[in-house]
Amino acid sequence: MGQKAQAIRQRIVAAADQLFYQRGYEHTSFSDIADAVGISRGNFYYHFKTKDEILNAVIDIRVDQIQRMLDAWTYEYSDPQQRILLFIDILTNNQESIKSHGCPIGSLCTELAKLSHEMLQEANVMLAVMRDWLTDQFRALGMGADARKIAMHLLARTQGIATITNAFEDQQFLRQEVKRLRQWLDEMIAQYAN
Amino acid sequence: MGQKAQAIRQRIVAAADQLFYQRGYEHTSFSDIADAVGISRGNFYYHFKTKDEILNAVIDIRVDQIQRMLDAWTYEYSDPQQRILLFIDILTNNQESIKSHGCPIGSLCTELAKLSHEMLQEANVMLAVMRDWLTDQFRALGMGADARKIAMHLLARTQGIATITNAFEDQQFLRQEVKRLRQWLDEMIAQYAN
DNA sequence: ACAGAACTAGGACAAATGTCCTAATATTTG
DNA sequence: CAAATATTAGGACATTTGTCCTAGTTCTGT
Repeated sequence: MGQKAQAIRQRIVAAADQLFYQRGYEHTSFSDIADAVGISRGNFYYHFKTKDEILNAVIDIRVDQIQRMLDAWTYEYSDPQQRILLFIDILTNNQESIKSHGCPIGSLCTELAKLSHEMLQEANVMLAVMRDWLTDQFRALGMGADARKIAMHLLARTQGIATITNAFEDQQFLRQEVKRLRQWLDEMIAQYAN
Repeated sequence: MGQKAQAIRQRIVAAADQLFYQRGYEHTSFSDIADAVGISRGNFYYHFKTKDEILNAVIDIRVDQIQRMLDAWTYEYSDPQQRILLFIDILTNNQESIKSHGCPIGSLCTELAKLSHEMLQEANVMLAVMRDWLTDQFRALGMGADARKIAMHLLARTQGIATITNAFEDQQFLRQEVKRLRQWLDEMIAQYAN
């Protein structure tokens, strides 16, 4: 595979990434992606043999993007609380798209579970990466053995907020829950500070 | 429409209800439902003209079932806290299916949002019915103007738990979060008891 | 300039989909 | 019993799907 194919491949994955988020995996066809990229449908086969292969590539770059984002936060901020607040702010920063399409990660996992698709195992790595990073932060805040459970709790809270915001198409709810989440974090930290 | 058609119609809706939950709406075909009911695919048209019509019927009976369940709880128990605990216990009582297929309500709303399906508006009535009932309970516990927001919060918590339980296929997580939810309810009530 | 590799367009293919028609069979009603 | 109505099975229909092939074009290194 030469440079050109590499570039096309990236454009395909980027287009698929967006379309899978907006329309769902199954509801996005080869034609949709080919149209978005501007290549013929037949030519698709040269770059990706199967639809699953595209899904795999999309999940891979998503995991990579998440990991890089978290690494950057770890590098730029030293205060764990500050870092967790950045995580919570993902919701606020993406409230429009969450309202329209939910959480890109959670909704993909939900769909793959319905399809009994084996790649759910790869998809939930996206969540696992965040869980582990959050666990580190909570541990640094002195929550020791509870850190992982608290991280999972926060993960679930964000998923719930995204689902309800999406179902009711209500950004106002998202903002109100983010406030609650911030308050919860404060209380949690205070509680473990003793 | 005679009695026989009425009965078949109910069986179709029941089968569609289950299949939509297990496989998702779009991923369930006319054939799937027809096979499950034991009628020919062509005959389907006599009972339902379009797929949307089946979806509508499924949502209707789900709303009805939810409403009847909540009414029964209101009738059988007088303590609002007890009633809310019954709501929370939905999670525990359905942990196997939630692990495999998520929340039937939340996952349907998520799918319909992806399909840009107008019937999302009807689907989220399922959530709205629970929200309103929960609001009544929290109000009865003295939470006044906050009752509705607290009800929405609980709704989101359950959705998040279902999504994560499903994504990680982890019932253990569900149980641990239910405990947290019970504890939260206790604290909430204590807080407003003053 | 030229050979080989990289890349592309267009369409073929079977399978599945939602929708719809029709002719036949049950069931109800007068 | 007979006529009208309700219900059914089977298949037609066009469309879309993922997959795959082939013949052509563009690029790259020599």
